[in-house]
Amino acid sequence: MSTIAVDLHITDAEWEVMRVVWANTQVTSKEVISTLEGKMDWKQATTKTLLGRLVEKGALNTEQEGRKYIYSANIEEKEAVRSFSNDIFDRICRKNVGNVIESIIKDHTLSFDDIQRLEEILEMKKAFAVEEVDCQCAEGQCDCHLHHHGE
Amino acid sequence: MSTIAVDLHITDAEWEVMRVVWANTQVTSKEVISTLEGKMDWKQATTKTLLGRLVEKGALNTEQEGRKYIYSANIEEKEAVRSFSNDIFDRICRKNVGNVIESIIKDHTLSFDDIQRLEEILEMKKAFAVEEVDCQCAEGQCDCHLHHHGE
DNA sequence: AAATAGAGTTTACATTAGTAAACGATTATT
DNA sequence: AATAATCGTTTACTAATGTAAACTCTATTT
Repeated sequence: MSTIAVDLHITDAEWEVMRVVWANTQVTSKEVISTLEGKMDWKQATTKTLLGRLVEKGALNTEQEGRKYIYSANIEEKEAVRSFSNDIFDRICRKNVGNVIESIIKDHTLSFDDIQRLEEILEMKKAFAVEEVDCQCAEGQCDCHLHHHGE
Repeated sequence: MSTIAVDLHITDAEWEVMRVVWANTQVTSKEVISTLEGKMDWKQATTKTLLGRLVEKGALNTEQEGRKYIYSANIEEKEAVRSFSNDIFDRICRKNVGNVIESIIKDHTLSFDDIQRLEEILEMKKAFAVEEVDCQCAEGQCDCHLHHHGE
C-alpha cells in the first residue's frame, strides 16, 4: 500500500505550489509560476526553487517533455492534508479530540450535504465508540492523570 | 476581547513546553525541565531556551518568586489549538472542509459522549448550513472553478 | 550562424527552529 | 567566608524555510 512519503513535510510555501499541481494534474513550471505570481507575489525564481525542492523530496514527479518538464503530484492531496491535520492531534490530549472537532465544526461553514454525511459517519462511529477515550499524554503534560473517575 | 497573541506561532518544540505549563497552571523551570527530560531527551539548556523564547513571544508570563520565576500561560490552550488547527483549513478549498472533518472523525477514537455532542452541534449547524460552500481558492489552485453546477 | 529567450540547476542569504554550551548572578552548603 | 549548586541570560551552531539572483543549457528567433 502506498505510504509513499506520507510523512514528508511540506512547508507553507511549498504547499502553495502543490495546490497548483493538484488542481491541474499536469503542469509546467511556467504555469505554476504564472498561477502563483498574483497570489504570492513571488519572483519566478522562488517558484522554481520550490518546484525543485518538491521534486527533491519526492512530492512531485517530473516527466521530460521535449526540453521542459511536466510536473505531477506524487502524493495525493487527501493524504497530504490528512498527514498535516494529524499534526494537531499530536499536540493535544486524546481526550480532547472530540472538543477540537467540535470547535472546528463550529468555526466553519458546512453544506447540508456535509452535515448529513458527517451525521452518517458519526452514526457509524457509534459502533466503535468507547466509554472514555484514554489519555496518551506523558505525565505532566495534561491533567487527565489527576481526576480518576469515581474516586 | 482577548485576541492576545492568538496568531503567534508556537513551534513543535515550544508546544511541548506549553503543554507542561497548561497542565500545571503554575510551574518553575525546574518542573518543566524534569517533566520533559524523559519524553524529549533534551538537555536542561534546551528547555531553558524554549522557556525564554516563549516568554519573549508573549506566550508565557513570568512572576518573580524569590529568586526564581513562576511561569504561567498567557494564552489558553483552547485558543492555541484553535489557531493551530485553522492552519489546515487555510491549505484547502473551503468546499473540502467537510471532507477533512470527515477524515478526522474517521481517524480518531471518540467516546459516546463526544459523538452525541457532535451530533448536537451538527443539528444546530443545520440552521446555518448552506446549499453549497463556496470556494475561496485562488484561480488555478483548486478545480472548483471548473465544474459550475447545472451548466 | 548568432543572438535571445526559456527552463532547470546552483548558489546565496536572511530568518526561524532545534538543540545546547557557556556565562553571570544568586542562593544554599560546607 | 568559601564553595558549590541554581536559575535565567547570552551566545552558538546546524538545519529548515522563505525568497531570489546568477548561471548553464538548449531551443527559438533574427
